[in-house]
Amino acid sequence: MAKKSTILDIAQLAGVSPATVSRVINRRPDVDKQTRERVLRIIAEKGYVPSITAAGLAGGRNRLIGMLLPLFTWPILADLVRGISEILKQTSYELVLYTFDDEDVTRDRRAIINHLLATQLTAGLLAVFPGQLSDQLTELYQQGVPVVTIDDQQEHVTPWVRADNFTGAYEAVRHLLRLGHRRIAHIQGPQEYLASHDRHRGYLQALREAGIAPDENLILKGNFLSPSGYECAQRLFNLPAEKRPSAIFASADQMAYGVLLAAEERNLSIPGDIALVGFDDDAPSAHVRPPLTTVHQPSFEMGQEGIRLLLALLAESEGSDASTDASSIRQGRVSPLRVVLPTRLIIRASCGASEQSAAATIAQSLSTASSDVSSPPTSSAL
Amino acid sequence: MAKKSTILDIAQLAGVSPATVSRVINRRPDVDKQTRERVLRIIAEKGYVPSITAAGLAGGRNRLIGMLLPLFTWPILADLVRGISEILKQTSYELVLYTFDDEDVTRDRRAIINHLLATQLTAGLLAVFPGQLSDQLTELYQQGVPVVTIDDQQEHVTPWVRADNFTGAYEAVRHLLRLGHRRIAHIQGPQEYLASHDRHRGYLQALREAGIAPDENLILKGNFLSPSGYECAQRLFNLPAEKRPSAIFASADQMAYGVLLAAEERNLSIPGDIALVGFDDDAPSAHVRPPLTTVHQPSFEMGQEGIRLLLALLAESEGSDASTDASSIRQGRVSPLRVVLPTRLIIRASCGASEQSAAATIAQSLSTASSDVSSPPTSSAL
DNA sequence: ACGCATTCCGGAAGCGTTTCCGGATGCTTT
DNA sequence: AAAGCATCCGGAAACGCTTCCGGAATGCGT
Repeated sequence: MAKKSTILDIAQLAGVSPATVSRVINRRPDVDKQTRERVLRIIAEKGYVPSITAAGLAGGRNRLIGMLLPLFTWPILADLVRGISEILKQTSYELVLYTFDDEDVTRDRRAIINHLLATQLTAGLLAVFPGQLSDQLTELYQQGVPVVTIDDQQEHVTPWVRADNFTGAYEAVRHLLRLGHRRIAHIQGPQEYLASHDRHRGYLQALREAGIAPDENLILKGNFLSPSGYECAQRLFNLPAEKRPSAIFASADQMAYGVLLAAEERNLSIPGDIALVGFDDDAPSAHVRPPLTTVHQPSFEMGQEGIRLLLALLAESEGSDASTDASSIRQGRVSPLRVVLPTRLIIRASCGASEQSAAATIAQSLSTASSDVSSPPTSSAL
Repeated sequence: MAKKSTILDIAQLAGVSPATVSRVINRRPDVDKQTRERVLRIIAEKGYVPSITAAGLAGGRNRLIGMLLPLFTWPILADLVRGISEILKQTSYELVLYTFDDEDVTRDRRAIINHLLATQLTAGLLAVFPGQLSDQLTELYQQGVPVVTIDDQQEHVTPWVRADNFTGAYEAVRHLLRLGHRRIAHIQGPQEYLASHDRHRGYLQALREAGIAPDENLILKGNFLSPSGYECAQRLFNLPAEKRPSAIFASADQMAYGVLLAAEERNLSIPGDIALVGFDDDAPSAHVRPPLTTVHQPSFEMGQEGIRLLLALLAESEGSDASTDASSIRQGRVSPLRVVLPTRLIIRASCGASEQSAAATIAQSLSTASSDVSSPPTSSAL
């Protein structure tokens, strides 16, 4: 294996100093066009790639981005990461993975962030579903660390990207109302997530507009996971017949699966006896029986917009150098600090929509199963 | 924000040289017990964390591990990453994420690996489902880069961890045979994955032992994704009645979902008309209708074993220094180069097992839905 | 022909660690 | 008591890059 070549080797081959090679690599303007090309040619020839570590040490900054993920089986993470990678591929940044689970959070909330901070390894942080960690993140951001949060936060301090949870829930419940339902239950997500609140607000708003007073007995707390949906459904099914809901809006598809299971055990038909709508549009939702009506989150686009935002922040904090990797992504556009991406109601069979429309969505879900969502992310800056 | 403290600050506070502090950090034996403790105390007080970049530069090695992932919505990735993180958390290593998609592979297979190699960023590589990249990886390994492959490879050259795909498939098909099925179809996975071959071999072996000659019409090629399962099912259902299978063994749960959809459209009952068994035990499989009988892959444990293996390789390549982070994980055990983890048949309703057993698994699937698989990974070294 | 601004480039000092080499100290051995 | 050995520690040179500073060369106006 040939020894790895350094910037010095390249400099000697090109007949210049290592300083000049460095300038070429970093796209500094003060290099003659000819020498620049000569250096670039030699770099390409030798397959030279500068050492990230050395560059980071010398420059005091580096090309690593931390991604903070909950250690959680969250089906939409896959798409998110796809979106992030696709953008990052075009830059010279690499992704460093940091994970945390509930245990970490309860044991020592600070430790995770401190660790991030202390290693000084990453130039910025992309935090996905930080939940209870939000406070620490805003603190970090205020200290000058570029941080972007995806889809979840209590304090609105770091720049963030999220789905329009309020409108999604609102539309979902409106759909149920249009189908004639009046007693609509809601299985909420956990309190520490803003998404839970927004979805609940959407639910309440739709009811209010229809002149329906919310019924406390029909509002239950889940934790986004399937067993909690099962338990909540049990509670609802145990209500006396006249108090029982005719429709359930579950704040997450996972919880809707639990409802499906509970209904199955009771021989309740969905949507015959009870209509059901979920939220998230997890991949399996098209395949459960009956196919689940749900609200689609644009995870792929959320990942893309999140990393774009972070790259913009990084470019900013590097000064007004207009020719870096990061800024070229946004091409001079002034970057928004908040991006809300639209959600979309996916009507399948579980809500009891008419036969033909259900059949149509089955066919559609199939044809789109392996291709990307094609609608462009219409982002709105606040 | 207090300025970040360096090894020099610590050294001065402790009244020693930076060299000694470095020795303490790296657990070198040649430090007096008292000074060691004094230094450690001060490090803890100041919350000092050494710079990974500087250490990497100076030491010529570093504490970063690359994880190579297909950019693919693969449900078991989540558990894998959980397993990996859990082990890594106990060390001073960080994870760098590298992703690739089919497009990358076909465009320039070498580019991905070259990039990895060239940045010299990571000390080792954990490759998950590398598929067509296997060749490049074995080459890397032969060049001395520590590489561990998880669950997939054509050449058996790098150390690897995988599930016992052969036995899993064998048991699944045996189960169908026990239920009286004689015409059992198989929807294969893509050819470039060894797992596909192993599962197919298990299928053939079970048939052979039952004295059944494989029928070419019943063996179809899918690509692990749901639409391909749908298409293969269509083909099977279009066969003349006497040639049609009475059971289908799909090489992946995703493809089984496609079969479910096709059956629904034809008003075929599963398991009434056709029994169905999948492979992987993806999370949704317990929730589809009917719940899918499938073969469980111990993804969490595969992640754990994979990273253990890699850490062992790293410890080895660092020389026989017995006191590093990495080797402390394995505690002197000689590390195997190949780990095969057992799979497990999960019997649910889709295979047409008796009513009570199906009910039992529903209840069970619920209770285990949020807790870890509790069986210890009984690994066998080859 | 001169001064001056501009453009391009090299020298060299770091960045925060690790590690080699050798020195000092204390203890054992002959 | 001298020699030998182990143990513990400090000095200083790397590692590969960035960046500040200043110098040479060029172009321009006068």
